[in-house]
Amino acid sequence: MRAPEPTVYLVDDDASVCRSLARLLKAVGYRAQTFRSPDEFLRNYRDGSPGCLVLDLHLPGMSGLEVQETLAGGEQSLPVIFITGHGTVPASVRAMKGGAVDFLSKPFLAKELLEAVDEALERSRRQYALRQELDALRERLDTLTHRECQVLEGVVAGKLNKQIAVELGTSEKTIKVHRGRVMEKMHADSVAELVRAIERLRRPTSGAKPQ
Amino acid sequence: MRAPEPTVYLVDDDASVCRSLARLLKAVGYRAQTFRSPDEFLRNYRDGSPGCLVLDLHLPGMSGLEVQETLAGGEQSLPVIFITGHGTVPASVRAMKGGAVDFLSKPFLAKELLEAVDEALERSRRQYALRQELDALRERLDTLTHRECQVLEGVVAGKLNKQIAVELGTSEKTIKVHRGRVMEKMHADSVAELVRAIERLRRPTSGAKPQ
DNA sequence: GGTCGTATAGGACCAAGGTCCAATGTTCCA
DNA sequence: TGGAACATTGGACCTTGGTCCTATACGACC
Repeated sequence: MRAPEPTVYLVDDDASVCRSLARLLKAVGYRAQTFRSPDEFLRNYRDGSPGCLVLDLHLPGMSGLEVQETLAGGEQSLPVIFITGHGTVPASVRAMKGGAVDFLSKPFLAKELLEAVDEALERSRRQYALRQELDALRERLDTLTHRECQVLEGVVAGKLNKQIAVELGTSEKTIKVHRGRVMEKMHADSVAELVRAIERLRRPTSGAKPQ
Repeated sequence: MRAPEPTVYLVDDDASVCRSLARLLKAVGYRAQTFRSPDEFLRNYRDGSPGCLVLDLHLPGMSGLEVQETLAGGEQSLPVIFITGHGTVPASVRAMKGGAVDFLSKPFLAKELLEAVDEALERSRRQYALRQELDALRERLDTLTHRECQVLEGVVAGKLNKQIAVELGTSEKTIKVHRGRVMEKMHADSVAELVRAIERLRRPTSGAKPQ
């Protein structure tokens, strides 16, 4: 259940930039991996493990903004930091609207990049933790039978067993049995816990985000 | 309980810009109000009613970014749209990091501004609705006595009356009485509802945000 | 001194939740 | 075709939750 070591993925077509940034990141203890093109990165990046992406805006084949959109469309949204030589205001605004952590113009200070990477990895950690939690909940939900799901609905809606029974056209007795199994399968010790778990699934908050 | 009419607040030291933008906004049906300086705006803007702020980045006395920070520090966070003649990448990034809806460089198309205003007012509406809801909940919470609060804690933690009684060093009987009053004062018909209400207060989500 | 709000609690009583044991019928898969 | 998983139900029994009425005690406020 340990969270995997986060990785900083660097994508820049300039080999010397890749090298020097990788050296910088490794020097302060991050795990870094470099790619020369978006394709190369997208082919190699699969899992939703925590990390972040440092992306040059101008790339061969696919612009950095397109890479960002591609990632956002998928399951796992890796936080992105843009770096660019000739950034424009519209490009930076689009990047930030798309959820980028930062948008740095070259040359930038090492400190600026490192702070952005810190922030990005922090976001990634939160996302990862949240996803782990929701996955666990969903896994439990998946073990419920159709009937049990219906009963769960009623319980978290605050209905009485009797009411649920009428709605499902069965007896209160039966509801009790299903209800007991729901509590067991969902690992809930009380209705309060059950409600909280389901609420969590329905309105996923971004975790305990400061502010 | 009707939400007040949202207002677009325009702050620009150029009178002709104020006039023309106000005309544009009013032409499509928005309520607009213009200010020539941040001070003038801040002196006149009080309540947390829905609306948004269209702000020139370069302003007499106080930069647009400072106005944004001032607003963010207060209770009500009015969504901000920046407009500027000579925007820089760092300024736009800072603005967007600060939660700005958009950052437009003059000259911009009317359509761009109107789309940004739409988005900003939508955010404002959500914020407003959320705040109304939370205020109502907090108002109810405030009517609870200290003891009732303690019992509420126990109930939403999923504890049995008996357990709560032991923890508070009193009898189950008494807990039942307090519990009944808590449900009544909080306007909750079931434990599920009560838990949801308290969860809402503890982890305020940004409402039913699409995506 | 009286009243109000608050906290406490007993008795009676009913409704609701939960558990144990046992049993039946259906569907679907190997 | 036999069994596994699922949905259903009954009976018995106990625990919890919730309500009604009643009552005491303490501090604050008029």
